[in-house]
Amino acid sequence: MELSKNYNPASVEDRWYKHWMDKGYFRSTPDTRKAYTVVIPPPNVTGVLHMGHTLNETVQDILVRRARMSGYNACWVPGSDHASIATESKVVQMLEKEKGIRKADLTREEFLKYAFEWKEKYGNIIYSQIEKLGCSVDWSRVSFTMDDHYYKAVLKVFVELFQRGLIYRGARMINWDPKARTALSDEEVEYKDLQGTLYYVKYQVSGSDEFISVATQRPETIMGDSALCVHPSDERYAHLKGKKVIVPLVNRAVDIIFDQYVDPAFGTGALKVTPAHDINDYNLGLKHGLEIIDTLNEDGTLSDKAQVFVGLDRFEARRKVVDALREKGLLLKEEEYTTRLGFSQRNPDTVIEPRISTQWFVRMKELGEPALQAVVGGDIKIHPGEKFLATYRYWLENVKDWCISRQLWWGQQIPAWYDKEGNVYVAETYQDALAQWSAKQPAPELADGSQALTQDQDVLDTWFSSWLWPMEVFRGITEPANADINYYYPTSVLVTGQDIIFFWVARMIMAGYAFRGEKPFSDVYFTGMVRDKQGRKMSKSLGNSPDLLELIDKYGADAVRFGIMISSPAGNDLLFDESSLEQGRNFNNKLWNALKLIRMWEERVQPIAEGDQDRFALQWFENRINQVSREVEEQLKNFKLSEALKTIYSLIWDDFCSWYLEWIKPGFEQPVDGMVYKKTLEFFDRLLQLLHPFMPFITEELYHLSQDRQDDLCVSQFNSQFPSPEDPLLQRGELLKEVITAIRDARNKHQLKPKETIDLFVQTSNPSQYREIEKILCKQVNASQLSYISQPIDHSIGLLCGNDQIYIRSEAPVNVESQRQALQKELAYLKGFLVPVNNKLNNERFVQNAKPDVLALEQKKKADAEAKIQVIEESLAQLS
RNA sequence: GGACUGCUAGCUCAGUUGGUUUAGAGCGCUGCUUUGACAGAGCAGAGGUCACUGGUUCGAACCCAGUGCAGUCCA
Repeated sequence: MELSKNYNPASVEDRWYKHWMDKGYFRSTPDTRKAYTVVIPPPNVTGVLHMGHTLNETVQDILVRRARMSGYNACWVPGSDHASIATESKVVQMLEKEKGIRKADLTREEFLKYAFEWKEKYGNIIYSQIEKLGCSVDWSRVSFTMDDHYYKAVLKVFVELFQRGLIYRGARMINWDPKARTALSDEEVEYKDLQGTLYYVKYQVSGSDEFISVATQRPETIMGDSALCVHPSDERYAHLKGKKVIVPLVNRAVDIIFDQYVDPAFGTGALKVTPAHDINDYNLGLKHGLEIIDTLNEDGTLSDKAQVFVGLDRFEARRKVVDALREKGLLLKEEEYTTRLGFSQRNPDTVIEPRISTQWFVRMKELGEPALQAVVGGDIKIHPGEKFLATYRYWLENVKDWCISRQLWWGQQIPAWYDKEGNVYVAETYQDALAQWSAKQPAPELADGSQALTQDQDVLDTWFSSWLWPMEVFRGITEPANADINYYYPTSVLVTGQDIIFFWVARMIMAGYAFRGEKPFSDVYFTGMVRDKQGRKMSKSLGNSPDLLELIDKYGADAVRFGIMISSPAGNDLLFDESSLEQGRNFNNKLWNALKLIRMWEERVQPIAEGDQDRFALQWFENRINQVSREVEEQLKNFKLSEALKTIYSLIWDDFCSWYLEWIKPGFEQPVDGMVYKKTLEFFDRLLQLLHPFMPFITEELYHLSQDRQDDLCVSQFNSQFPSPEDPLLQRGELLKEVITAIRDARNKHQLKPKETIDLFVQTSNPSQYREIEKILCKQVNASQLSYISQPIDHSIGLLCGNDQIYIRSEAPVNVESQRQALQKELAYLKGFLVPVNNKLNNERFVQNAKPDVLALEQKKKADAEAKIQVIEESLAQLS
């Protein structure tokens, strides 16, 4: 069998994914093994996988595959959420553009039918990408937050929280998205700094010629003013107690009130109070019993209450108001001003309008307590380290009530019904609500409820469904005693971006304790954000987000996984650069060619005579692979995935390919020791197994190309214990590498051609450690012989390696001057090195205070350096 | 405005409780190498006052304080 020159992933990846699926390796059902459970953070159905998802899913797949190969029953549940606002707006757009249908002309049922059709059409794009990436998810468990059982679970939880007094309905100042025409939670608002204008407007004091000037950013809200407020100790305004001012344009007289809230230094020290359109004014209004005049409609146009410019958009109205004020001479001046405005996360060009509105809220304080305890007390561990603990803690300690109603159709309709008097009945079904209503009637048996109740028109926030995810994907809410939930819950680890720590992670923890009395997962691993090479956040508008499928086409899924993981230190943002994918592709190729080399020896395997056998390379690599396997295990245990990959990469590329294979490589058309061949294939298997969770496709392919097999790497089990490595062997390996490099360097510097052979002379106090490695050493530096000496050798190139002196003799003439320079450089280094060492040893306080082993170490450093200096000085003397 | 995090080679980052050879890796860079696995490669090399200023200590990239810069979150 002949392997092609380079590795070609395209022909390999789909084939293996299909094979794994056919074998059902990713399918999990409860059994006697320990479960390792991961639920995917559901990407929303409208999307495609971006680089952030790619990082996320790769991390999860690494953990899950490693667990599957380590004796666990690994279960990774895929799915998506319905993304209420985003999806609804896409469906609305599609209906208008493609079918010319307006949402307003549809019934709720008709709209939902279109929405589900849309979801069927586009919702699977995400899944095919997850598959392309090689993710080992259990496809039989795909979940969606609008599945029937899931829908029921959300209603059940709503009713339960209502009964526990943790859900209430009330009028509050909320964040209003005038484009989507819905309320948003505090977390869905993103603030941006903007350049605005501060307008100074004159308000006339009622019944006098005096004017008070007021600074405002939002002149279009003037018509909603219900007071003017100044600081009680502000002397400029003290004489106005009990007076009124006239609101411009609408000529309404309102009170002047006094409150400490006003900052006398800002603007003019006088504040116009508009309780319907500013959260602080709203609170001020509550305190002083002010009228609430809502001058805006749902879509951001001015309402009848504004009296002027009715029907104009709020920004258009602002211009008109300013013009009108100017005309009337009420505009004193305009000032540039930096302000901060809220924007809708889902409609990023839409400025959020603070608005008084009746919405449903979840009381968070009580739910937050156990969630805070779980993380602070260490029951749930956050990785990396403490980096996000403070943020988590701060949010929970200052948590505000959660606005969960959305004025949309795509989502779980709120299970609350109203009778004609406006009484509310919260129940999982209409029948239950009706029963509640009937029970309240004076003559229940006579009451006809068929027309009595109408359901709340709003749906619930998407996060109000996704906070149940780790439970309800196993039907833990709807069938709380079923076998799956008992086996898989709590899940093992949650992998997600740090940006949804509040949206999702904190709320999932709350839900876990609230509805199952148990944490939803034991570990949370936060990945950083993926940015482009210049450090900019990846976004559609910048066009700096690459297409995942194109990247996979170009480099292969393994290379994409490698590239994104290798540049992804835990919790840090990563700067995505295609060159790291190239590195991944090159790594694939390296592995491919390593196997090609090994397989070429198959025909040449012969028994080797006892005396000619060389076992050092085998023993060394065996120990090395054990050592590194332990390191990797430790790194993975601490969620240091990027480091683990680097460690494996270096083991394969440097130790295996650059050193080990070169050491055992037979000469041209020379035979190969059967034992060496057999062990090398075994080593190769172990390397593939270590790497498999990171790069599943190529490793599976090579596993099958290296030998005929019935089993698959995907499910092969790690040895539970790696033998502890033997240090002396490893040290001799390091010595061998060092000597080879030093001699090659010397050859290079003295321009000895690779083909020119040399003779080696080693002056060492410990020849025995060289005996084991001398054969390989000679081969690697093209030396025809090696001998041990006790005196410097004339007409040779000398070099220092560790504490040993090595001389190279060749046919080529020796350049004495360059040798002298090299030696002098070395000498200068050593003398410099010795300075701080001597300083320490001459310092009495160091000698007294330092730990004995530290002291001994410094003494050894001194002795070694002095010995080297002596050797160099001898050599220098020899040269002259 | 409040809080948090970071600042180590050209770039991206490691660097475990302060002492392990006057700081490590990958990429990039420089020189040499082209029929025996791989140029998607090999061999070798150069490159750093650990942001700055003080302090603690026998000893600081690491601990403390301050300054500067960058980023994130919150109001």
